[in-house]
Amino acid sequence: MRQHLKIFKALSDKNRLRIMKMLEVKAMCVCEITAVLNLAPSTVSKHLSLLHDAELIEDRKEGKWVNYFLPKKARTQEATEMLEFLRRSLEDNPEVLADKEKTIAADRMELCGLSVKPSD
Amino acid sequence: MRQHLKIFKALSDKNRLRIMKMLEVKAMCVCEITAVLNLAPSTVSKHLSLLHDAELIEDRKEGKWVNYFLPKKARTQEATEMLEFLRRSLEDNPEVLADKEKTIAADRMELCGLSVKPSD
DNA sequence: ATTATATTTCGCCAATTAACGAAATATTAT
DNA sequence: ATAATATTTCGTTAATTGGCGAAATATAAT
Repeated sequence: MRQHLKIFKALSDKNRLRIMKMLEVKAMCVCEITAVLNLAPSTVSKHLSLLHDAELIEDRKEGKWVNYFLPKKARTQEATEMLEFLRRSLEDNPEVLADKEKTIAADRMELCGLSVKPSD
Repeated sequence: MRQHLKIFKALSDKNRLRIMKMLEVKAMCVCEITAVLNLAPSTVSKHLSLLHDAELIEDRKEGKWVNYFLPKKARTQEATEMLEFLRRSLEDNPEVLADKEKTIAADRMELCGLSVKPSD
């Protein structure tokens, strides 16, 4: 029961639902997600940890960044089924589609690594 | 998106999840659900209206009582899939099983109609 | 008609939660 | 080593939510 509640709670927030759909496009670091959602990094980090607790996403540290991504195979049956449900959901939702466009364009080097001046 | 969020929010509360599983046993009135969950009638009524808004349950007024039940065929695709997911979920959960036992025993005539004195 | 019963609505309170910024942590670049 | 960058943790605040009881509504029973 606790695991089910975690899953439903994790998905009952609009921004977390948007994150789940964005991750269908590609693995993303916190700063890329932050750019698409227009939220503070700490807020996004919290959202990600809730999704992770529900076993709906995984993460792998890659140098300076932490990549978040959808599990190839979820660890629990509930999570597996929910991930399939989500994959089929909101396919034509305008907001989700707009997020996905931004996701494709989002590049951590431009967004985060500001070592290159904007005028370049 | 709004509909998906309604569904997830509706299911992200323990007592509402318990109601969904109880309704697998039979259609129930508010007073029967109240007896199983041990909550105030007004609280149960609120839970039911949230589940109803999410199109996860239906109701039919039958005289003095309002019967709540799982839709034979949900009106939206999301609701249909979620109802199937729920049906497969928590089948062996002890708390859910205990609720179902109480549900079988719950009888609105005994629970609500107190026209018969307890000593009878 | 009046009373009793079932449910819903409303207003309130306590607990939870989403958001932020600041500080802490970890890693890369100089 | 030092500075810069990415992320997380912590503390605070505003908004949401679950709970209750009282009052309102609707129906059945007398």
